Amino acid sequence: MTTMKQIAQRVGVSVSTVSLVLNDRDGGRVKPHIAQRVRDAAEEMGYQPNALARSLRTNRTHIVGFISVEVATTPYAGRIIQGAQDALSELGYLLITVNGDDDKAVEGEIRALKRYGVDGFLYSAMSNRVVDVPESLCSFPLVLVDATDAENRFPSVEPDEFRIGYDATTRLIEAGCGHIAYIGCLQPMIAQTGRAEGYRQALADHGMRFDERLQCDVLNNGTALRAVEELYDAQRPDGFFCFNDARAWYVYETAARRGLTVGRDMSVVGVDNHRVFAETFSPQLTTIELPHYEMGYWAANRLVAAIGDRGVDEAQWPRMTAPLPPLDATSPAKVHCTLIEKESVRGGR
Amino acid sequence: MTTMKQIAQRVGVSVSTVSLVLNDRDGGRVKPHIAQRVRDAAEEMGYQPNALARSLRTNRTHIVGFISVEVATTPYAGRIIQGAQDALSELGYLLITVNGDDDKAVEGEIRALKRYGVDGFLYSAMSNRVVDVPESLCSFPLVLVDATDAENRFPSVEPDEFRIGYDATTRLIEAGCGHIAYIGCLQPMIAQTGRAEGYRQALADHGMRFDERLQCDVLNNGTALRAVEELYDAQRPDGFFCFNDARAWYVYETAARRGLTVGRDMSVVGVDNHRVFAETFSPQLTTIELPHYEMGYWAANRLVAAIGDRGVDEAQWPRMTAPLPPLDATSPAKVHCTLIEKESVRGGR
DNA sequence: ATGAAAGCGCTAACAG
DNA sequence: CTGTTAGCGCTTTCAT
Repeated sequence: MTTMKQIAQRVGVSVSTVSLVLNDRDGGRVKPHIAQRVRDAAEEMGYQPNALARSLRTNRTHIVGFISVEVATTPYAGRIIQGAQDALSELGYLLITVNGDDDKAVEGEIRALKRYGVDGFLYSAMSNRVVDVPESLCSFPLVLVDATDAENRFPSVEPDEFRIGYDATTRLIEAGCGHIAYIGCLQPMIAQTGRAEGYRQALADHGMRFDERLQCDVLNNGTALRAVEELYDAQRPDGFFCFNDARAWYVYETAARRGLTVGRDMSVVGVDNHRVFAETFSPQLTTIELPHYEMGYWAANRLVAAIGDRGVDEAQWPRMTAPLPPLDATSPAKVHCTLIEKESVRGGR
Repeated sequence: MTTMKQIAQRVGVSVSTVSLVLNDRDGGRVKPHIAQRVRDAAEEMGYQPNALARSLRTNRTHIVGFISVEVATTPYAGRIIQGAQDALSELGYLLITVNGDDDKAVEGEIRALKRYGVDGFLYSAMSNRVVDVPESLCSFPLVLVDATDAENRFPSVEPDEFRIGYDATTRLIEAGCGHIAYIGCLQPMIAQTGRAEGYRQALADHGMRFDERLQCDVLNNGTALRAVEELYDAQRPDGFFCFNDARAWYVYETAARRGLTVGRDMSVVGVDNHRVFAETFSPQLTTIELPHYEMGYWAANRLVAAIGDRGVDEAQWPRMTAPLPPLDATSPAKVHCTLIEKESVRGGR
């Protein structure tokens, strides 16, 4: 590893000059031609700054920690992480990911991250819900991903849940469905309440009455299928908006058991959460994809802004499907979700 | 952040003494009672060592880099990473994961990791095959995971592919299958050749003739289903060993189209690679699970051993399904795979 | 415009 | 047994 000292000796200047030049802080301070010689030497000698030494001095590591709950149970964690990684990489940061599934272990990991002087943290929950942020993180720059702080102290990046419900329901209405059910989640998560509200609002906006018998909130367990079957037999809905793909599967199964086909005898729009079902039955399921990558990307940008290094550049975010929220590092951001058309909606496209 | 200096001042000793004590290098070198006072003070003041400063001095960061190819396309990357993470956490190391899908980008990431002085690298490919290790890694301690170095210069941790083929085929034979097909992979990966060999050897050991018409290597694309259907119609095998769950799906579909049921009319053992199918049809599919977590765990241990910090403690590896390979940091290791019984094998269990 | 010097927090060689 | 000293590679005043 070449050091600044070696460059300084080679060029015949002092380390300070080298430092100045190599950090682009020579502005009329170092004679251009000598600056050039420094740069050339650095290039030639393959100089790589020693990040450790720099960090020790500057109290800034350009490393951020990512604490991800349920990373083991969902295949989407990787996408969020990838989004964050890409953003951070562009901004000259490094990401250290730790699994937050084990409350005990995570405290240890957080301490380790702090020993290495991370500049801030990303905290994600994999499905939008209210979380208790570990106390040990509170004094650091922190951005939540797909989660909301119980006490609303931290910025977060989440899917626009209301809009998911609204768009999905509207899509069904536009396809001609007149009797639309919502198969929801019994746990009171933000994702559930937001989507349910969007569902109702869409009904209202299209002059359709909300009938609570058409809303069926279930846990993802044995009784769910029966509940969906009962709903179907009693109400005969022609359209289903499903909280996630696990719920969509119940509809699919209900249909199959009655000799019916999704996409012909009924329409389904589901949010793709667990991937399993979505991939297997994707041709038959109109899906709303959660923008995991984008959430990670956006959250990382937020975090870096909060760390105070650089702002967020809207132009550099080609993947956003909707305009960015205002560049305010403190207010929560909603991320728009895309509806992916498949063949499951009657009269689709 | 409390520093050693502060502790030293409080206790009234020098920094060196504090350093000695806090690193447990006081052995008859520091008077016990004063050592105790140092420890107490450290505890009281919530001392956390500054890893950066230490690393700058010792030239050892206790950080390792994980380069994972195809992290985006498989849900199992997370498990390998988790295994590595857990092992490293036990050993006092931190893991920085980067995506190796983009050859260009990965070089940049590697440089970044080097700037931060990582002690070594893990390199994984997600499906056992021969890889070209980036030149930039070669001068560092390196362990491959689920991959083999083309030039065999580096230790690797891989599934025991031969044994997968052997065990799967044996299981089918024991279930009474007399006409066993192998649906393999057309790409010449280690996983493919090893499993095919295991398949043939198992046949031979049970006095069954290998018939090449029963081996059908396909790509995972449109023509594969037809090939499997043709194989079935021509050969009428009663057992299938499938390279992965994508291949198993072709058998499942072939059966379904003929009104047949896996587990009754034929037996299937498949290796679970992509998860999608395996989760959806798990009741009908006897599965061989690749020990992703274990590979990560074991590889990380290897790497740390190679870095020269600590050896590997066999007793601390409860998850191994087979005896550990000898504790030699240079020779490749094979990891045993477990066959998970489901209902798909006729006469099973 | 450039260099000397101090210091980030820690470790390690060497005195005493 | 304990303290002094030097220095890891870099940034940052402060002189010159």
